[in-house]
Amino acid sequence: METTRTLPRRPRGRPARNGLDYADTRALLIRRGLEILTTQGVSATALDDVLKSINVPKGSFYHYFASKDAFVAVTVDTYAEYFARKLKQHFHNPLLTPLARLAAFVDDACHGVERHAFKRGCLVGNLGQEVSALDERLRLRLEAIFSDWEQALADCLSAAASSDELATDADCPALAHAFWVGWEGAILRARLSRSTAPMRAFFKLFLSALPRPRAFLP
Amino acid sequence: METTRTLPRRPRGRPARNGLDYADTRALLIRRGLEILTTQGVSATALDDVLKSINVPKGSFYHYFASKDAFVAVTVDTYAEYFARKLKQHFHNPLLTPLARLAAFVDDACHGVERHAFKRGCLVGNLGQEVSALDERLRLRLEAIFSDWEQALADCLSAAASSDELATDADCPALAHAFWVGWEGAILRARLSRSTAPMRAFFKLFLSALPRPRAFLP
DNA sequence: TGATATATTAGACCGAGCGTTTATAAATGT
DNA sequence: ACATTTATAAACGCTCGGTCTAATATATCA
Repeated sequence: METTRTLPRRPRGRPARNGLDYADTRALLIRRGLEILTTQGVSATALDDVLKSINVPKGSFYHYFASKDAFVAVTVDTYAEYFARKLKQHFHNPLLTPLARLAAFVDDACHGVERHAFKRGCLVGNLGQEVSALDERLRLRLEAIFSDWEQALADCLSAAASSDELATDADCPALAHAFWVGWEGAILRARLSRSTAPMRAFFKLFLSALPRPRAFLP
Repeated sequence: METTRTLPRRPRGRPARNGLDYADTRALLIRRGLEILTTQGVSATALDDVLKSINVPKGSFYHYFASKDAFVAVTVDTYAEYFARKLKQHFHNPLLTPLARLAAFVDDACHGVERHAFKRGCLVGNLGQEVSALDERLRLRLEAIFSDWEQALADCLSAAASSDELATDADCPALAHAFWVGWEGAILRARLSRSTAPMRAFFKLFLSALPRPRAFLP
């Protein structure tokens, strides 16, 4: 960002109707798009659903994005970045043990779903369910995002093994994989039943499955 | 159904183009609709996708069904009935122990997903993901179907507890609930990654979480 | 045999909605 | 005044779910 200019100079060209500049309008589109796509997915979302809600004309949309698909891809990347930061904050919280970090993440997720009245899910899971309508690049992108999340949790579980919260021979990558597999189902059921009970039930199952450190051998 | 007639009598009225009678055409619509909705969901499926694939004219469709939503509701009920029978077959298989019955179901599901080249998921899970676009009755119907599946599995797990495969104090309803919660995520990930690995990974986690009978106490 | 009843089809049509394209408006720079 | 840049308005062509009712193809009746 240009910080040496003392006054913002009015750029050439027609001003935006909403008074924002290019970057601000584009960011607004992405944020609102994220919200709506997380709620209702791609096929059930028309561009007008996004545009009308933030007063951006249809013609403007194509000024910022080549197509609806391009827009969806950008929102997925933005969501991935946001979620990666959230996972890092949780899984690297020095105030909590590794397993308590995971529990805090689950708690935070439950509150998040409740806060949105169980209307929002996980963008990646939602789009994953529409896999038949996605192009190959987006399918691969979703897979890569899940892999990133699994890696982040595997690292956290490795820390748990190192600090005697888990057995030292725990298969952390496999456990992390299984967590995210089941977690997407938990989010789906939470939205369907309008309750965090499925999320908590799944987490309880996950904890039960964790290999704990062995007690002293006789 | 009229069983006293010895021969099917050709009713008055124009015969169907495909040579089938009313019940056959309606059943064909439902079966094909099931296949397509399990593959791509509701919002991404046009009526013509179903109709053209089985050579049934649009006018005919509205002869059998009041609307697209009515059609979807019927396919959901049909799927639920089919799946309930499948669960009963698996969970009441006298040749296997209760836990082996669940393993056989998982195996069968893995083969099913592979057989359809990972294009088909679970109709209930697919529609569950489109919850924002569903009417309330359908949402409740999906919840009821999941409850039925949980009950079926809870009964199987109770049998496992009775036959010493599980601890006698195992919370079978809670375990069954957690299984179906995670299983829907497993199906989603299997379709996304085109692999049964997530299904098997989730099942492995589930088995690890099961409370086993205690060994002799010292 | 012709009239009538019944069941299904034809498949264009409807109005609305969809994503995308094109023409235009509103601004600044020269 | 014209060129260029930036944003928007409107049009475009297509798809969508649903409607319509005459047409059609059969069986039954008188």
